[in-house]
Formats: sequence, structure tokens, C-alpha cells
Amino acid sequence: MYRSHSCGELRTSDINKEVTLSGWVQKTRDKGFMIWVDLRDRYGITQLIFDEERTPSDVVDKAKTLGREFVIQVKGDVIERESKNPNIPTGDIEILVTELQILNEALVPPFTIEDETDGGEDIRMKYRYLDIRRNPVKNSLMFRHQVAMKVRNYLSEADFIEVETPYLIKSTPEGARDFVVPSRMNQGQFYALPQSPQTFKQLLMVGGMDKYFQIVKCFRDEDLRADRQPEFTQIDCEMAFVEQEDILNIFEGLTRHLIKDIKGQEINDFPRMTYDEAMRTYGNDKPDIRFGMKFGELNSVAQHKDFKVFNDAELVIGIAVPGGASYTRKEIDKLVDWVKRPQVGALGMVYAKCNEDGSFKSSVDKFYDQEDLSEWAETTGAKAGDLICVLSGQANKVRGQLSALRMELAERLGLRNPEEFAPLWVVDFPLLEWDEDTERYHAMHHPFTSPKPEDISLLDSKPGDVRANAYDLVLNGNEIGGGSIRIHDKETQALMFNHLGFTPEEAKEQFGFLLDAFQYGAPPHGGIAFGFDRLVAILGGQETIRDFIAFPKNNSGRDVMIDAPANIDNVQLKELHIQLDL
RNA sequence: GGUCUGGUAGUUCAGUUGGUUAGAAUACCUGCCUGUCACGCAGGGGGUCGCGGGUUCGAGUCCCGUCCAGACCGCCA
Repeated sequence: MYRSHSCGELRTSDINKEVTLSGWVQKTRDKGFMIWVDLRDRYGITQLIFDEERTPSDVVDKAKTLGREFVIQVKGDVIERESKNPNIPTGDIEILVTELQILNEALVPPFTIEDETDGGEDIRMKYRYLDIRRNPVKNSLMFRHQVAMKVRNYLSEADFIEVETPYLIKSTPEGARDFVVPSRMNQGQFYALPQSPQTFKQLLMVGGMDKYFQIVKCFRDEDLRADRQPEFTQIDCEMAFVEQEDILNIFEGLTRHLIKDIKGQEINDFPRMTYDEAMRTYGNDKPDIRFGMKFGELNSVAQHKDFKVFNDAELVIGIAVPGGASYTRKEIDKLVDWVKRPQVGALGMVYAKCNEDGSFKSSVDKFYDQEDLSEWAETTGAKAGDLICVLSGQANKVRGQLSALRMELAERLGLRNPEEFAPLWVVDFPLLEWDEDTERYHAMHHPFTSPKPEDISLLDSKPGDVRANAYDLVLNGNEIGGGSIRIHDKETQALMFNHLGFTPEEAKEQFGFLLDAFQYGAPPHGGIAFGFDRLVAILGGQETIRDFIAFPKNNSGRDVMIDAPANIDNVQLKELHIQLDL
């Protein structure tokens, strides 16, 4: 028997028990006459004591050889501490050790195994198995497990069935790049790893599964970000015989349940906003509504003077920065530089200070008088003491730029409280999106999304104006879920493929199985998929998703621990009939 | 594909205008210490300043290239 108890459970009520514990040496404190060892496992830390007077001398000698992260097993008696430690749950007791066995020695770890480690990101990832011993990472993984269990229980209670779908599927040109897997048995052919189980879950609906979910890995071969991994986990869901309203209600229920259960916060009906409104008032299809700073459209109150920059612009918009009137010239200049960085791309920024006495001072006083500026303040909702920041230019671009500024300022002003949760449904997404590079329309969500029936007539005349039965769930400025009511008849699906530039032959080759299935009684259906890693991170109050993933990839898609991807040898290549062209 | 930031002891970092033997903290090792728990005290070892080239009497420091890491833009149906 390696252990009778964990290192986190012994209390004063266990005093006088003889126990066996196993774990890692967190730290030894050798005072000469006495040695204390903090023994750690997943459940906590228990202090061991080796004492010149009470412990056999050979055991004391062995204890002196212990190093950090040695794996040991001890037998001993639970005793009351002479000086207690109120900071840990086991702080009232300690183990007077009678037997010590070193199960495995350990090299000195490259970074300290402590909550506030001295290790940087790089080294922690290389030795991730050591990093996982640290509380922040360990707790994040345990938290992820808890969320997964709550999701499974909730959906299972609601009659959903978890079905596994294949990982080796077929590559399609739509959407993200696929990870491909060469097939040895089918020379020259490749599987692709799924970007999502989209078509399979729709086929499950045709198969009558009715309510499906799966917590499932998905793969996208695109560049990474702090919150984006090449392999990531989705809560993938699909339902038959539902309308958009049904899906919104059920998954609003799931999200509300998670926030209540995990964070103890009651959230009533989630607000809804159309895509159009989100873009106009926040410049963004995933607005963070924990704070205001809504866009004010200033065209009508800024294009009547001789200021050419504004007069030539398609759109002039501004936001009110709370308390910004106190910014110095230098601070504002820095803001201007910030929006002019290539990542944001604004050509400049006009600002107006709303002084406490009700007067205004702007960077364009030459063109605009106090009355003009007062109208700006009204439009942007600026109060005395605020700063109005105004950008102008081509509508789409300038909305994106002001949105970036809004988020940056909110961050600096501390308005993005991670313990506050503000979910939002964004609905009525456009069905199609113009792609400059390929000069054709792309499905904004995916090619199986159904258009709103009343908009179908616009497909030929104004394809960009057609709205879809598509929706996103946004939480604190993050898209945590997205879905749609799908097309379930062959004709509409063929019409969509046609508008996406597929020839009937291409459509048949790539999605013939789905079109076939639609001829055998496909029920109306729709669904949603949640980004699980991101959801867990947000509920856990963290920005980065990496600590909620046991073995994440780095910025360039590498696993620095196992050093993947890697070359394969010529024998393997030959077997796959693959020749490298480097 | 692009922009920015960084790379110096095991680790996290400092290193001034280009100038003597590259420092701190922590970790590690040794000794001491009668209740530690971020133990304390004394001492010690530890460096290809990412790599390659250039400028210079002299480069951790300046220039060019390159590799690695991070953040972001493009991309992510």
C-alpha cells in the first residue's frame, strides 16, 4: 500500500493515527535538530517531521538526502503541531515519521514548483509535466473537468445524447485550412481532420438522433493567437425540429446554469442584438457590453464645416472616454500614435475634451465651435470630464479601428472586470460575405446555414444583404458560441452552393453525401457549437486559454515538449508514396 | 505573409555614452541553527551575453543577417 491518506486530508481529528503517505517533496527545512519536509500531492501539502530525539537516526540521515521533487513514501503518526500554520488546511497536524522510503529521486527542476513560479512561458511548456504540478495549472485542469461534467450532466438531463464522430474525414476547400493525413492504403489520397463535426451532426439529425452533443476536438491549420490553438475543443450541439428561438432558449439555459453554478451569479434573459446594430454601435460582431462607450455617428454634426478630412469621409464616429478630459497632451498624443499603429491603421484621431465647466477644447477648434462640439458630446454621450475620440474614413475600416480603441481604453480604465459576466446574443448575421481575394461571396458562417426566408429573393440582386438564421453567443467580448438553423432540403442547399461558386459537379463531389441524405427525409434542424477552451478560460477569469489545456501548442503551432511537428523517415514517406519538395 | 517586443547564471531579470574582472534575486552545494512553514545566518560553485558576420584600438551594448519565443494584423466557413 502506497498511501492510506492523501496529503490534503489529515486534520486534528486524525491525531494518533498511524498513516502512510506518498507524494513529492515540495520543500525541506533542515534546522539541524529537526527536519521538516512538505509532502505534496494533488490534494494538498502535509508536513512531515524528522526529529533527532523521536525519529530513528537512520531515517533522519535519509531525510537529509531528500531533494526537491523526490518521490517518497512515509509511515508515521499524526501528531499535533507545536506551532500551527493557519494558512493551510493541514496546518494543525504533522506526521512524525518512523519509516521513509525514497521511491524515486529527481533532478533539480528547471523552475520552482510554486504558485508564483520563477519559470517563464517557454521553459514551463518544455517541462509541462512539472508545470502541471503547480497549483494554478492543476486547478485550471480540474476546473475544466468540472465545467465539462456540468455541461454533460445538463445536456444529458435535457435528453441530449453524446455521439462520437470520426476524426479522419474529407478535406473541403471552404473555411479554414485543413490538417491533412496521408492514407497508406489509398495511395496519393488524404484524410482531413475535422474543423468541426458539422456535416456529421447534420447526418445524425437525418438519422433521427434528434438531440446530439459532443465535447470534441476540432482542428484548424491557421495561425495561432493567445486564445487560439490548432487543435481545440468544442461543445458541439445539434437539434432536430427546432427553430432559432428554441436553440437560443436551450443554450441560454445551459450558459445561465454554468454561470450560476460556477460563479454564483444570476443572469436573467440574455440581451439580443442584431449583427447590424452590433457593428453600428460597437464596430464589432462580438461586443463587450460590460461597459458603455457606444459609438456616436457624427456625420450630421461634423460634415457641415470646412474640415476636409471629415467631409471626405464615409463615416465619422466617436466615443466618449470616461474621465478622459484630464489626459495630458502627451497622453493623448500617445493614444493617437496607438491608433496609427499598423495593427489599428487609423490615419489620425480628432479629440475633444469636455471640461468640467461645460466648455470644450478640441484638436479641431479651428473648424468647430462650442455649439458643434456640444452636439458631438450629445451624440457620443460624453459628460463633463470625458474625452471624445473621433475617427473617420471608410465605414468598415473606421468601425474596426474605433472598436480596437474602445477595447484598449476599456482595458486601461479597468472596465473589463473578469468577475463580471455579460452575455449577449448577436443575431441576424449576413448569409454571405464578399471576399476581396477570390472576388466572390463566401458563406459567413458555413455553407449549410439557412437564409431567412423573407430574404431569399435578394440572393440574386443583393447577395450581401441576405440575412441568415445564424447567431453567436458573446460573453464579455468573446465569441463563445455560434450556430445556425441549417438548410434541410436539397434545392435550397443546391441554391446556396450555386451562389458560393460551386458547380453542381463540385457540390456533388464534395457534399454529395449530404445532398443525398436530404432526399431521405431530413428533418428541419439547427445547432450551435461552443468554444470549450475559451469558455472555461473566461469562466475561470483568465485571458489565456493555455493553462486550461494540459499540453498546449506554442505560438507557431509547435509542441515544445515533445518537439512536434517533426520529420518522418524515408521509409515512412515511401510507404505513403510521398516525396518532399523542399 | 506582415508589424512590434524580447533572447545575458538552472530560472527571472538589471547592465548607463561602446571601455578594467558581466551583476542582483532566486534556485543549487557546504556548514551552522531547539518549532520551521517565503525559515534564518555564514560561505561557495555557476556565463559560448541565442547564432553568424560587420564597424571599432575595444562590442552584452552599434549595424546587417539568421534562429527562437511572445503579442498583434492578415488568416481563423
